Amino acid sequence: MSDIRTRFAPSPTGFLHVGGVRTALYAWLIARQGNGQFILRIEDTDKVREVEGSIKHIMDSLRFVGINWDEGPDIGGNFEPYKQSQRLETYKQWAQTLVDSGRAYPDPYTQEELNGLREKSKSEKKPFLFRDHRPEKFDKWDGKATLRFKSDPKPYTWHDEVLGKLSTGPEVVDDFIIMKSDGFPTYNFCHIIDDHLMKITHVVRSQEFISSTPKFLNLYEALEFNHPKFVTLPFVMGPDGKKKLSKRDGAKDILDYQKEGYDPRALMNFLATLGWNDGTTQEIFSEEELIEKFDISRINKSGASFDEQRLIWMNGHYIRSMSIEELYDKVRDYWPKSADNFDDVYKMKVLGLVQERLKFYSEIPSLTNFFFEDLEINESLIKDNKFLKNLSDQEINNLLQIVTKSLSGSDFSVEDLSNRLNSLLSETNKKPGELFSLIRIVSTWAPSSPPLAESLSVLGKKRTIDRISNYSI
RNA sequence: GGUCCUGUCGUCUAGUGGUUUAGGAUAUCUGGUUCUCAUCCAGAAGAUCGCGGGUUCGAAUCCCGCCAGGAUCACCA
Repeated sequence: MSDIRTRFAPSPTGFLHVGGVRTALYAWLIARQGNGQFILRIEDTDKVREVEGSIKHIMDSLRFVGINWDEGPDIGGNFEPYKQSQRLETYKQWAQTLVDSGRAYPDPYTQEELNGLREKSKSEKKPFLFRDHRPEKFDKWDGKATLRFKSDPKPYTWHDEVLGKLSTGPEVVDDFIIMKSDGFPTYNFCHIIDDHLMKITHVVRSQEFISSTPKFLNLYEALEFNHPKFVTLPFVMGPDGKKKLSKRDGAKDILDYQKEGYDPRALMNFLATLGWNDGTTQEIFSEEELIEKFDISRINKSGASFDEQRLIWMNGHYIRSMSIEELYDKVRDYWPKSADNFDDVYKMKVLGLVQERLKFYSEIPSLTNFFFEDLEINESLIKDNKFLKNLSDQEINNLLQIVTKSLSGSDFSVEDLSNRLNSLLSETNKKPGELFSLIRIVSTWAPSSPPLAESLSVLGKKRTIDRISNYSI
């Protein structure tokens, strides 16, 4: 075991979308690669925004993608508790040490006064800095009042593992709230305490925190903590490619992908390569390969937009590479209702026929329903077919009679059906486009289906003949 | 507005001064695989490397300026 420790620290304010999961994945990969520890910590310090049930939802999401944690609120660990709402005493103590060392003070202003000061700066077109209004003398902290960090403004230059050298001037370092009036700490304060106490070595988070890093640096100094390494991830952008992906703009819950029947390996592979690659042309990576090959220094600096098409392709790839037994096991919950009356052997045959055209499991009903139920007759499939639209009703009836007669003598093995279908071509003097289209349509009434002989073989003699004879004009 | 980050085919990306007429993948289109859909195979189209200067024999790659997009400036994380 190495001393590498990373964490994913979501706030329980709802579901996780691909952006959040990607952040968790990268932190997880860094820990797993270094044979270190991955920690799940819940940052529930905002009681107003908290959403009931989201902690479980978040954990389910991570588990689905295959991200497991070594320490967390559900399993404990050497640095528990892992829910910030249960660590209030710790934050209060550290706040007190800042007060004692003169680096924190009770905020003397009311919300209204503060707003007034901000307005004033705005109308004067000057940037607002709280420290310009810092009281000369501080009151004693009663342990309850809003507490502010007393900053020590200075320019900073620091190293980011992804972005490289970053620097800012003193103007971005200001006094900020560390303890709220409700007794809870702010993120800006408590994440630093926790990362330190939990011995986090790499802080993996997305770019929106880049501009507050100097404030954090100032706080680390006041606390006399060494800061961890910063691994700042580029944004996952929305489909428009401009703004970062957000729930507001319709980003999907990662568990929706589970519901739609995506393979977690595809999701992990897709997410890992959204902003990282190994420098070769390899696109498909197993979990083991990702852990082995992931490299912080090869994480991209620029944002990548989330293209669901690419995920769909990748998922199809994983589906196609599975054995039929494995796939059958995974799609158990996705069959149409009408499949309930059929046994495993039959369903597995059906699955074998649609495997290569399946992109995600929830497509199964629309791809396979005609194997389990008689679909409604849809004349337009014939009338709009380029081969069949010119055939008269009489001709169609004649053809179907000949077909029925031939198939009646078949054992419905794929081989025998293929032979008979071929003979029928010469017997009727029709092109495959005409004859096969007609048979395919009247025996399935589906807009598309797997190859004819295979489909009919699975469908079986009775259903096939019944359906053909059921169609008479 | 201040500060900071980013900028290669529609999209994900390779590329760190010279086998680059910018490579791969995906998406799109075409052809083939006796019907459809898909897979697979073959092929096409698609990027004035954000723009302008400079350094250099040579720049997507180095330097300067500009532009565009984004993030952030909360008792949210």
